[in-house]
Amino acid sequence: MTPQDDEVDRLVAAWRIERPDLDVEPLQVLSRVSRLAKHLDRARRAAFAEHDLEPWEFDVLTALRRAGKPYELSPGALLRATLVTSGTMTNRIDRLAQAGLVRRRPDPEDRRGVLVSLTETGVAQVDAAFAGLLRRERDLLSGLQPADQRSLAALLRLLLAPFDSPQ
Amino acid sequence: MTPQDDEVDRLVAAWRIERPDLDVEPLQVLSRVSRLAKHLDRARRAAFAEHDLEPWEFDVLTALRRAGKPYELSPGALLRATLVTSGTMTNRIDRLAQAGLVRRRPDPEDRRGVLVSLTETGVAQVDAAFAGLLRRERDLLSGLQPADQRSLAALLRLLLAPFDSPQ
DNA sequence: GAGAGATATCTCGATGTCAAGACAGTAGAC
DNA sequence: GTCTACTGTCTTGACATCGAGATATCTCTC
Repeated sequence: MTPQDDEVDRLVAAWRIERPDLDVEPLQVLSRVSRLAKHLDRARRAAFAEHDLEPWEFDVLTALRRAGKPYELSPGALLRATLVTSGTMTNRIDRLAQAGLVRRRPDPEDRRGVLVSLTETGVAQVDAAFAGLLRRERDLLSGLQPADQRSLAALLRLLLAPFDSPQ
Repeated sequence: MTPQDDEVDRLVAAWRIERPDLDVEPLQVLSRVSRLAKHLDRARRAAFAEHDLEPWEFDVLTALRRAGKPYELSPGALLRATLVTSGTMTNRIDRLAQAGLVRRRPDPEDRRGVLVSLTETGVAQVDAAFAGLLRRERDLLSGLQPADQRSLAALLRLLLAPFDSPQ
């Protein structure tokens, strides 16, 4: 163990001086999550730039790709998968359709509904970008032993579960 | 151990079917970090609403608060602490100053520079909001034993270190 | 089969962020 | 001392997101 200090260690140390009356332990975990996510966003943006994709485009395309053939989901399913609002999703689909990566058609079973599907170009684009992303993510994780990665994943799952399974 | 499945487990399972040729293990960690950060943002927004603060306001105010008396930093220091661009920081300081939470004055040592400091109202506001945030964060972490929290923090530190200490 | 409430999608206006560049001032090399 | 490169802050325009509300359709109950 060589516990190299990070920005959060400095932040926690500063709080301990300024507010010795408070228990700031929660920051050790949650501030790291937030900061890491921010750095991650930037790394992802760089990875996708090689494939002419924005992170938000990738998020939608992968949700469709994961659904399997015929790579088709409703906007509602997409917004639940991506944690954005409905207005945002409408806008995203508009732009992806304009870029020729997805297609919209009315849902034959529900006349309120719409179905969004990947075009061939969309499939190709997302597959290329996903492989590139995994390469880069493996890189970011290279400082951790496989066993550490697994325990980290398990601990994060515990934190995440209450959000993902309401009740 | 009752490993309740979360959204990322489902996501990884879907990829294993769609792209059995790829090793998607990195997602177990990094997708959880991203999703957790998103949920965290919402929880923080709710916590700050009780104190009439936006998350972006809180970020700036805490950076100043942590600096200790006289709670004063340059815009440059603030943007490094908050991971935003300079244009964003100028805008944030403008609005915080207008709200009476911070004050701007020219840096006497460097005529390009500016120094931003908390007003009394700013200190009171950020102290109240910070206590509230810690309460809520403790709540979010209540599913983890203290020992687990520490190992989680340690593992996250390893991931974060390369970003925070360039070279 | 009519009505009430729920659901799916879209529209619109406000807002916070970013990227690029402008500008003033500083600092190091010669 | 002067020039050049760098630094610190601010300006601007484009853009993605959100929240609230509008509209159309479905579903459940009676």
